[in-house]
Amino acid sequence: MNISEVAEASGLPSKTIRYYEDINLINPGRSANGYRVFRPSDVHKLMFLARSRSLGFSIEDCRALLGLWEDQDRASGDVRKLAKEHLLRIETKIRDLEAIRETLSKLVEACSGDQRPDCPIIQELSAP
Amino acid sequence: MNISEVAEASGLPSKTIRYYEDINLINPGRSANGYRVFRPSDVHKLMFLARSRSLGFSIEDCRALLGLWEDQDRASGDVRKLAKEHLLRIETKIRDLEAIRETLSKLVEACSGDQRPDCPIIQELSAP
DNA sequence: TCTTGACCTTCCCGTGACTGGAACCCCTAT
DNA sequence: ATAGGGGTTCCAGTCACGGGAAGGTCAAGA
Repeated sequence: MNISEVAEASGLPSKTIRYYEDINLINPGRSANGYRVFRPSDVHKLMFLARSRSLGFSIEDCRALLGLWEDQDRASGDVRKLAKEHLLRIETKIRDLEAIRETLSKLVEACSGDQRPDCPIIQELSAP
Repeated sequence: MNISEVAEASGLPSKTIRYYEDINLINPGRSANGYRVFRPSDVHKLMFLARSRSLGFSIEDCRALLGLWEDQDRASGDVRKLAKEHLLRIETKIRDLEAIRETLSKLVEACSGDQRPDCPIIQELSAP
């Protein structure tokens, strides 16, 4: 399979696939003309990566997950640990964003939003 | 005032303050020896920037907000528009993260997390 | 056979908002 | 004279790619 077919199959842009090769996440073969040749196992890896990335795992997390995926003797505890740490980071981010949302939505609500210059949003940013 | 006092007062690292000068958000004076000299108005601007950034506004949003802040004849509608667009982006981000959290927490819960290799997390990443 | 157009390749630069570090200058105190 | 704690510039790196240039390859049609 050539790169654009794999891009289609995995949902990842060709650019991203080349980048993943660059950073040694995958290692496709090469044909005589220099084109990358993807085996089914490469495609599976890329699909795995696409799904891991879509859950917000960092590239380095993905590298670790890929290692665990390929290790038939892995301990599920290792996987769970990675996932749980990531979950905690996500939850922290959500809480941070929710605090921002609260502040912002109150401000937006308080602002008349007309032609006049007085504005609670600017006021809050000037001195909360 | 020298940069480290301003850093203290604004809560921004000196590096960040220099960067803000670089991208023309502020324009402090210089003393004979080449040191930056911050006027009270510079400090106020930096505090304004710090607060805007802490609400997640992008630098370019901050630039616009700063312009509106300084414009005595601003229309509060312009401020509100910026804030509301930002609020919508925040809400989208929260929803995306919540979807991830749901998936992740289910997976973490379903995984025994022991020495055995079978792992619903890996399974889900392999083929959802 | 030639050409066209769609592939593929590598390489380099840019993103956002900084952060770290090197190399060097300035000022004050001992 | 020296030590230490300011300050300065400039360059490189972060993260995960994306855009675009310059050029090689391949299959189909005139």
